[in-house]
Amino acid sequence: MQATTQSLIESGQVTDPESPRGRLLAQAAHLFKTKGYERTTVRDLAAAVGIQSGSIFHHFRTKEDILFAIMAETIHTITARMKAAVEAAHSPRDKVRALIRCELESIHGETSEAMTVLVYEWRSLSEARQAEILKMRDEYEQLWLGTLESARQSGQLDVNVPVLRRFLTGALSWTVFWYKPGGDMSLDDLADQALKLAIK
Amino acid sequence: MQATTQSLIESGQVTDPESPRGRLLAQAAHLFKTKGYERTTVRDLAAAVGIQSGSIFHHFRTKEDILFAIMAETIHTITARMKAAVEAAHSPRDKVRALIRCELESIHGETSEAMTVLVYEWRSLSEARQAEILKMRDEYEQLWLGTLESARQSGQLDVNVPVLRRFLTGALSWTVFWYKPGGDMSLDDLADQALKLAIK
DNA sequence: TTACAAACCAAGCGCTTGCTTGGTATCGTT
DNA sequence: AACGATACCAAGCAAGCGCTTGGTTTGTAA
Repeated sequence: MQATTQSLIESGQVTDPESPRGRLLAQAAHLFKTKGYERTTVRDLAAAVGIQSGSIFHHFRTKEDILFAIMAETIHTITARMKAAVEAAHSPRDKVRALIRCELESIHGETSEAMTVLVYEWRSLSEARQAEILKMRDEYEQLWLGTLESARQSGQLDVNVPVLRRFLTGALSWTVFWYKPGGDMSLDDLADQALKLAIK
Repeated sequence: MQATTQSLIESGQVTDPESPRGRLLAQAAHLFKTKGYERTTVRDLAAAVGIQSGSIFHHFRTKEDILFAIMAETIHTITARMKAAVEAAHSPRDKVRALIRCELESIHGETSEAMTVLVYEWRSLSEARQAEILKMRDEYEQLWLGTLESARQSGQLDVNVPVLRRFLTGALSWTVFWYKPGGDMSLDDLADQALKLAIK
């Protein structure tokens, strides 16, 4: 586990994955990703964790609360990770590569399943909670937009920055459905290919 | 309506949108896109068309059959359209632009809702039917890959072609969640921005 | 005018869903 | 030893789900 993740657990923003609640969230992320939120029943989830379906509601008030918790915790995790990655890089080009590499890491690393749920189960939340999540994502998106804008001003890009970010959101998220880590192509190779989309 | 669409109707590959079955498919595409397949009930769909829920099953054997029909018909439509678009363009660069422009047209034109369902409700099908759809998509994907490969050989691209196609699949599909036709940016502008991702 | 198929209704069946309830086992702390 | 908090079970309820059934209306063509 990363040091950043550890401090998020201690600050209470992220649930310890060893705790009963944490195991529930992990299994829920797995099921929501593979079967989809609606097709996953509380009985499926309970069986995966090894408890009765009713016992789930000792930890969460509703099934939607579970989805919301997955999303909220994932945002905290990836934002902290992204901040560190962008700060560690220096040239505009390196910073852009760090954005891409870090997002791919979130999509294919240990947060993989939760990340997929965050992106593709969006519509399963009530509108009010969609708005909450959108607000939480803001800091993360500002990291992207600010970094891309600096790269543009230094002459590395000649495209519309918000449009580029949205293209990259789609392109990188979609990799979860076709890219398999551990094959011929490493995550670094993939990041290099993606960097070519953005920078000439 | 396009001439291509007309001939598809006459050949029986696509349902006439004026027929009861066609209206059902159109409303289903609308609901499946906005609410998602699982969250749309046969009662919702029946109410949208103005019939009783049981009457749906005079036209389709199961709810899944409706989803499958939407996807299959959409593939026929967009493949015919794409063939025509690629043939009409001549230089490698124009052909790549035609691919992008035509896919954006499918995503934001009259097939918009069905197209979104095709891309994002994939997992709602049984595995057997996922395989059927995959096979139907093959011709469409070969159009993409063949054209991109020609562009690469003529020196317009210097990336891995299958990877580029997948990045573009994600980037272009995702536009459905943020791009609104009729605003500042035209579909042609959007296509130009997307072309910059592929070609330096 | 009759015949027939396509399109639809009214009613409801069997099952699954998210969630509730009332009670119990297992802890560390006092 | 007693306590309260945490984590859980066993049973089941009310609502909603996809789909079926038997019968009726509507359009079309002989």
